[in-house]
Amino acid sequence: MGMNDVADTPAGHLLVVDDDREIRGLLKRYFTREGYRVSTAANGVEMEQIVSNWKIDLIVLDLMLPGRDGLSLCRELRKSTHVPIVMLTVMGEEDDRIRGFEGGADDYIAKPFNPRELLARIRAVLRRTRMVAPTAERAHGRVLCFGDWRLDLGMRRLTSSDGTLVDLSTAEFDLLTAFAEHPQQVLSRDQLLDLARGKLEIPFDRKIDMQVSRLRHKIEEDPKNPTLIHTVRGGGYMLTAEVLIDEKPAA
Amino acid sequence: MGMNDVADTPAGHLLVVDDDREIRGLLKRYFTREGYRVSTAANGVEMEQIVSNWKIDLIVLDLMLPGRDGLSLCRELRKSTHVPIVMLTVMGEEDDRIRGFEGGADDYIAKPFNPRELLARIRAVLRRTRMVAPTAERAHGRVLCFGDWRLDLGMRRLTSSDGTLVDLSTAEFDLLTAFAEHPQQVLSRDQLLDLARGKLEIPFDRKIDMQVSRLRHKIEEDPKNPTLIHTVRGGGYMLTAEVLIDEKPAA
DNA sequence: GCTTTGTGTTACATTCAGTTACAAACTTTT
DNA sequence: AAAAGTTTGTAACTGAATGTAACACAAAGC
Repeated sequence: MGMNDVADTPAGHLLVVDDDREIRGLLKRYFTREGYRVSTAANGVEMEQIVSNWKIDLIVLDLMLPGRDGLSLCRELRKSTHVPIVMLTVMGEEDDRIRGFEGGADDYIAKPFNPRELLARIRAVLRRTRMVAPTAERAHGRVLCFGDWRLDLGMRRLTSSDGTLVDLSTAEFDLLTAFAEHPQQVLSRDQLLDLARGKLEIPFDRKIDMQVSRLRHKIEEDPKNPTLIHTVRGGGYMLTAEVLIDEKPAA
Repeated sequence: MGMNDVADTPAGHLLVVDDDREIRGLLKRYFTREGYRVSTAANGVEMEQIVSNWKIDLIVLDLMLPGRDGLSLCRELRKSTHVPIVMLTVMGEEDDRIRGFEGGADDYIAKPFNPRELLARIRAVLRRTRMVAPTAERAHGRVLCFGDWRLDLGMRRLTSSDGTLVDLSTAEFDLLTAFAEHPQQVLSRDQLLDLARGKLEIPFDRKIDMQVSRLRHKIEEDPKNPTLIHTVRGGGYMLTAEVLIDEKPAA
């Protein structure tokens, strides 16, 4: 899991700027495991050096830095580049939050933080800034066919090949869509959460399990022995079927 | 999954840079046995010579070198090439770890190290930097046939030639897939772990033995006298059967 | 033969996923 | 706006898959 998760392509190159060595180490390890390439810097000078040498996709910036504070750095970066920034601040300082956003940060999170949450926010920011809004992709009356099913993304309906309409809840539909758009690929719970919701969420670890279970009961012949959504222990879930794209809406 | 770490094509060309002759020898022997091509260098000058003459896939670089230290070498290499680098450092120097990463190393390991762990990390780095999706490759409705068995990689199912479906766990399936994709080849436990899991793992030495045992009980006629998965004492295991690839899914 | 090393296996521990049952949030109806 | 229904979230329980240890035995070396 994190799978690592998905060893695909590195998900992006992050830069962590914090003077606390432990935090740098922690984040580095965590994000690396999650498939990101990670560089770190302890202060503004190091940061600038790295930023000028690499194509950075996102910066995690601590508000409190020796010498130059994070806020002014953030403001300045904003002028020169378009690299999205996520701010880190100490707990409870409501003020900082506001100031962080004013400085042009794309998101903000307070220490002590949950790495999972930070990761979720980072994904969300990357998604926003890369403008691959999950909803935009799927918005085109496309119909995805797999197994016996036709999943109409425009109508947001699932029909069986014999024409029966199956009633899916929003969450179920989104989840199934996530699977259908990434067939034959192991998707971690984090990824699914991310793909299905498309917005920041601090999940109960097993939301997805539950959702998968519910979905299985609706689309699998025998939910106990699923043939469509396969579970990969320690990894996540995978839609095993081949998916065909049909541009015309279901009859 | 690396289709490339097969005996005929070397899994990659590694360069070990360390002034300690013993370490060079050890790593050279170990990695060569694991299917890698290995060059060694004792200092920065030798290293540069080799790097400019060969296509190197990964460099194992000691932090402590005579003359020029590894860290500055690492930083410099980073600017000129994209060769991934794994740093070696003496135990316990947290500082070094951080500096190693900041210098642009892709991974880091402390001496005295477990060669097995180093190998695992090297594989992980190669996988990351080559951007090969472990699952994506195998995802093509391919069916591998051997002995009486049909292993459907898309469906993730194992069926007997008479149509009986055998229930394999995820780990068992992955292991069998590893065998089927490298038939008639002795695979070390490390290789199997890597092929089957595709992610960094520092294993209990006998995970694989256990898994093989369990697998045998499911697919061998007489598990005590296996005909498919053969044990190579001191080496690992080997699938003796010939494997045919069938593009069509099982009926 | 006896020792050493490596493998097979049994038996148990641990981790992880599936599910039930209920609580909380959200919608719709009245 | 209260009530009823629906969907989603959480916890706790259960069983299955996998990891670990320990022991038995076989092969290789002496």
